Amino acid sequence: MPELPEVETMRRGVEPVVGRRVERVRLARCARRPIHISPALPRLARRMAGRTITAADRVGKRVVLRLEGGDALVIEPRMTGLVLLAEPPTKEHLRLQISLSGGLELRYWDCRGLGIVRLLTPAEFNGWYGPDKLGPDALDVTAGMLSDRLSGSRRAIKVALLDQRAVAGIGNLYASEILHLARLHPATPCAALGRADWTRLTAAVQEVLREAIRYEGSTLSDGTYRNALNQDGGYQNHHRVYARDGQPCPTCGGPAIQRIVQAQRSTFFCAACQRIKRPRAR
DNA sequence: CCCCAGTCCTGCGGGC
DNA sequence: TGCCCGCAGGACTGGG
Repeated sequence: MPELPEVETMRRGVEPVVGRRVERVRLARCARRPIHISPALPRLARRMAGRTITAADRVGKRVVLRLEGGDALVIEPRMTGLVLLAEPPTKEHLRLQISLSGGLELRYWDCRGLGIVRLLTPAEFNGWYGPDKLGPDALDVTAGMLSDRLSGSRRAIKVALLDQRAVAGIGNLYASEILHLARLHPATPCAALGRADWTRLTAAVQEVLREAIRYEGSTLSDGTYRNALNQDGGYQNHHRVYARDGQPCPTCGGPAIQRIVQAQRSTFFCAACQRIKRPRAR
C-alpha cells in the first residue's frame, strides 16, 4: 500500500526519466480491464508525444512527472500500483508503458487496478491537488500547522491523520507506527491533545517517515509494493506495531500489541504505552 | 462539520 | 487437497 515513503522511493527511482523525451505511450493489452486514465488514449498520447520530462516530483501519495510546456502526468498508485523502470512483477497487470528517448521504458503496473493516471494542465492540477484538496506534505508539516488544522476536531487522531486535507502522505500503516512512537492512543480525540502532544506527534511523523524512506518503504507479505527497479523495501522489518497484534511491544515489552478497527480500517497499538487522553470536561 | 457504508479490484490465507 | 469466503485499504461518493 504505497504511502508517502513508498511513493517517495518510487519517485527517486524514476528520476532517470528527467531530461528524456516521450516517444510513445501505449496501454498494455494484457490488462484485463482498462486502466483509469484521463484523458483517454490516444488523446493523452498525442499530448505527451515529443515532450521532454522536466522533473519527477511527488504530491502526497502520487508521483508527478512534469512535462515541457507545463502539463503534469500524475500517477496515483492507490493500493497496488507500481511505477517502474524495470520489468514488472508479472506481465499480467501491466497497464501503461511510456517509451522515452535513450531506450528507457517507464511502466505502470497495477494488480488490483485501483490506481489512476491523469495528464493535467497547471489549472487542472491546482484543482485536483491545490491547498483546498491537499494539506501540507507530511515531511514538511510543523506542530503549529497540525494543531491549527486539527485541534478543534473531535475526531480520533488516527482517523484525522488519514485525512489528506489535513496533512498529505500518511496512510493506514504509517498512522499506527507514528502514533506508537509518539505514545498517543489512536482513539484520542484531536481536541484532547495539548501543545506537547502536537510537538511529539509531529516529531514522530518526521522520524517514522524519514526512517521508512531510508529503508525504501514497506513490502508486506502480499508482496505488492516494490521500488522502481522491482526490488522489495526493507522497512517491514522495522515495524513497531503494524500487523503485530499479539506480539510484545517493542518499547515497553508489554505483553501484546492490540488491533482495533477505526473508520473501517485496522489500527495497531500498545495499550500500555499509548494511553488515551479524554477531552477536557466542559 | 463529521461519520458511516458502499464502490472499485485481485490475491491470498483461514477455515472447513 | 481443494474450494469458498472474507479481508486488505486509498480515494471518493452519497446519505444521515
